Amino acid sequence: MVPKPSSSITLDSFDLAILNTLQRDNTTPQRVIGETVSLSAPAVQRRIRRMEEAGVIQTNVAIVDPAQVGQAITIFVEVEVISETAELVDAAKREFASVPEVQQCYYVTGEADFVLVVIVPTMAAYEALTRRLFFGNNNVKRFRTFVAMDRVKVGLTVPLPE
Amino acid sequence: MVPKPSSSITLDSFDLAILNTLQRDNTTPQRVIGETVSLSAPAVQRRIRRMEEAGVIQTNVAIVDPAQVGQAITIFVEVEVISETAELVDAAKREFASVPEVQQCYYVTGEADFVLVVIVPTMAAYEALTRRLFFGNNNVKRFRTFVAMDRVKVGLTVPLPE
DNA sequence: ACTCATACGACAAAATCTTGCATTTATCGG
DNA sequence: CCGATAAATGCAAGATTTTGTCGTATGAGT
Repeated sequence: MVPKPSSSITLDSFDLAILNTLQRDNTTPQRVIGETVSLSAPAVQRRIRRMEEAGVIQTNVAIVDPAQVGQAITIFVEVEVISETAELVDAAKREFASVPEVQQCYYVTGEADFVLVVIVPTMAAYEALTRRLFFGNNNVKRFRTFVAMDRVKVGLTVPLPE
Repeated sequence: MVPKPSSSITLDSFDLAILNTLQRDNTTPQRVIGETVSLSAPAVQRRIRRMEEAGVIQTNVAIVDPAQVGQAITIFVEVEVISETAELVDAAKREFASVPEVQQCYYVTGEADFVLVVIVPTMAAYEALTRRLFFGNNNVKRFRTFVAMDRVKVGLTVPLPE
């Protein structure tokens, strides 16, 4: 599965139906998908490959329960930076993205500049991370922490038209 | 793939290595995984199934690029509620979780009570969603919006020990 | 009307996944 | 220290899925 550069393709309702299935369970046999969307299995397979090559399907992954691997704490962090020059912002992006504990990182507008989703085993680990990532960064003006008590809904499912 | 109720199992370094592979690409053949962790393919397969039954592996999904399916805008929302009684909080959880545009929902401590990750095709759609979800809810005191300009890092990969 | 491009289904081949079974390894009580 | 039981492994056969090839149908453009 080589993540080729995407070149934007058009999707019909067959593709969307296939995506909707794969978004929920990508172990579904192509034969079964074919039955539900009224196509042959090879046709389904061709469409899947096309969407993978175009980058519509970015990756196929197993989703792991953090709690069961000792990474029980999910934390949101809003980060505000001092200077928003392109270089400094890019540097921050690269630094945040390179940290394994940072599960997600978004560059946003509004009262904050970055929003991070962090996964750590203990609050002590989080504290150590803040020292390294925020207090150790001259360009971080302020950050706000939100500890998750309940992961009500977690996923990367995209609402699809149709 | 039946998502059975989990009953917490112990994981050894073999399991963690397998998880680390599947987290990144669950289409990796078990034979290949076996080679990298020094186990036979059936042994790998049995471990995977055990972890699926125990809920360590929650699901297997394809990750779709929102931009390529016309859902280009990612938005963070911090929601603050008026009353935090158990019933009202549960009601809010259920309502947020039921909305397809709400990709993720966390109940958090701190200056906000909920954090949402929302995916919409247009700002108009977001505005309509806020009317329905926040202005139409008596228990919502205030919400703050952060529009994502760059999805720097997106995923549900859990940092694994070892 | 013709041609080319695209997508389809059917079939066959290759690869992968699954299962049964004998053996090895680990644990625990004697 | 030794033997019995339980758990996990590897190997090999069988079932399933995925992949590739071929011929055909549908549409767009000439």
